[in-house]
Order: sequence, then C-alpha cells, then structure tokens
Amino acid sequence: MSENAAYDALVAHDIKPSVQRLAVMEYLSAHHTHPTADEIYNALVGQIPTLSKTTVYNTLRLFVRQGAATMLTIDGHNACFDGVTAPHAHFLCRSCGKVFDVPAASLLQEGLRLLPEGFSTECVDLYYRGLCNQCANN
Amino acid sequence: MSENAAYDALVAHDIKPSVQRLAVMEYLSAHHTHPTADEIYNALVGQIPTLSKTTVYNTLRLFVRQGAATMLTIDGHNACFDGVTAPHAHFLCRSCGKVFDVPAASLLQEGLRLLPEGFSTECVDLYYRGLCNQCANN
DNA sequence: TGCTGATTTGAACTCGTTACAATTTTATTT
DNA sequence: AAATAAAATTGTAACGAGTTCAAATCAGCA
Repeated sequence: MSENAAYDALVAHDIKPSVQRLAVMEYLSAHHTHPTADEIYNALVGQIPTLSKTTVYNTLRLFVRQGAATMLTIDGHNACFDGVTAPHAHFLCRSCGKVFDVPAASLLQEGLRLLPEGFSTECVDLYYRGLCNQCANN
Repeated sequence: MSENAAYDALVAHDIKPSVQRLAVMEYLSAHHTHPTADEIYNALVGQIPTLSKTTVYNTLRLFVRQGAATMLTIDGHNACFDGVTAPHAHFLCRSCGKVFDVPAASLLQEGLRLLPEGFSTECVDLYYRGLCNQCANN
C-alpha cells in the first residue's frame, strides 16, 4: 500500500502518473476549494516552473474522463474541479464566489428515479446559488 | 387581458416591452428547446433584420435578472435559456446535445432542507447528463 | 546507447460573451 | 408639434477561457 493518496487515485483510475499529474491530483486532494484550472496552474507553477497551462487543462480533462475528478459548471464563466467523486451537491455564493459542499447523496440517488424511460444517466449535478452564511450576515 | 402571453410575461416581470424583447420572449415561449443566445439570434434575425447579437445577449441577461427566464450552465461551453421558470430539472444528452425537461419540483423543494444553517438559496439547478432514449438505442 | 511512443510545452487560434461609444428609438416637456 | 431628455439598440472592438497543433522533451525498453 502506497503512502501517497494522489498516486493511488491516479493508478486506481488507470492514469499513468507523472510529475504534473501527481501535482494536480495532490492539489485537488489537499484543497477542497473547487479550484479553476487557472488557480491550479498558479498554485503549482511555483514548484514546477516549467508547467504549462495547457498541461493543466489536459490533465484535468483526463481526470474527468477517467472519473478521477469532477468538473463543475456551476459558475457559468469558469469551470472548476472537484477531487471528491462521491456524490454530493454544491452551493455557489454569489457574493464571495466560494463553492461549498452540500451533503445530498440520498437526494441525488432518489433523483435518478424521476427520469423518463430509456434515459441513461452518467452523472447528476445539483447546484445551489445564493448567499453563504458568512455573506448573509453583513 | 392581453392576447399576447409574451407581452404579459414581460410586463409581469417589470420589463418594458420592445420589438426585440417581445421577439425573444415569444421565441422562448414557443420553443422549449433551451436555445443558446446564438440560436435565438439566428432564428430571429430573419424577421428583424437589424437585430444585433448584443441585443439578444442584453435581453436574455435582463430576462434572467428580472426572473422572466432561467440560464442553464449544463453545457459548460454555451449558456442556454429556459422560458419556463417553474422549478424542474434538466437532462443533457451527450450524444445529440439536446436538453430535456425533467419533472422534479418536489425533489428540488426537498433539497432546500439540506443546506447548512445560514445559507440562503436563490435558485437550485439539477442537471443530469447521459444518453437520451433516442440516442441510447442505436 | 538508441529507438519508439507518450507526455509536455508554448504559441496561435477559436469562439462565446462583454464593454463601450454612437446611433436610433421612445417618452416627456414646453 | 417641436424640442429635449432618457432609454434601448447597434456594431465594432476587445476580453478571456479553453483548445489545437507542431515541436520539444521525457519515459520505457531492446
């Protein structure tokens, strides 16, 4: 058993590890802030000076395709990414812009029964938008 | 009582009617296909030759701000719009690209109870992605 | 060491969307 | 009805997230 959770996550999803891919996965594992590709790039370019923004985009696309990460379109302007692939919902605060996790596994499970006959669902996203508890009090 | 549902929808949401705004609202009322701004422009420029794409974008933004329409970020690449403001979910087929309505009013209502204390929600979006019944059978 | 394929890189590019100033239309006042 | 003010529309230019692509680099292996 490896001591590196990020390494394990890559291998578990049939992704050949590399310095860049490990760095991106480690960032997603350590920061549950739903970062954008740009935020990830800016966070990692310090430790990997040759890092290219294209690599970050390619890596994230690969992660999503392999099921190692999730892409959120809650923002509408920037895609952001989540390393937690267990089902849960998200809340976007329109004031501070932060994305929060919301436990909703059972609700998402229920929702699958509402689909018309013959529709096969591959992913479900539940997005809330409004004001978070910090921004609501000011 | 007016005979024009689009006109009524605008007035009901404090939107001053104009030729362009009426045309956009009429299109949304007549076509529940969740069109993009570009699709709406292309559909209307025939009957309003001077129509500007900027006007379509401005109009849709106004509609959303006033609650007369909803913007969907289900695609991640193109925003699309829905003239039906009653709560329901959406299904995006990754093969044909169509967006389908899914009845989920009660589920969305339930979901509001899952939010942490102090969070105030202004809108909830439930997005399914997968294969529609047409595309699944081929 | 040399070869082959996968990965990374950066520059150029695409395209949805917005900013902005000018023009046109609509409403209001005299 | 003419003049004035306010609002809406238009087109161009610009922005920026994300992608394409060819060249360079790296990893695995004979």
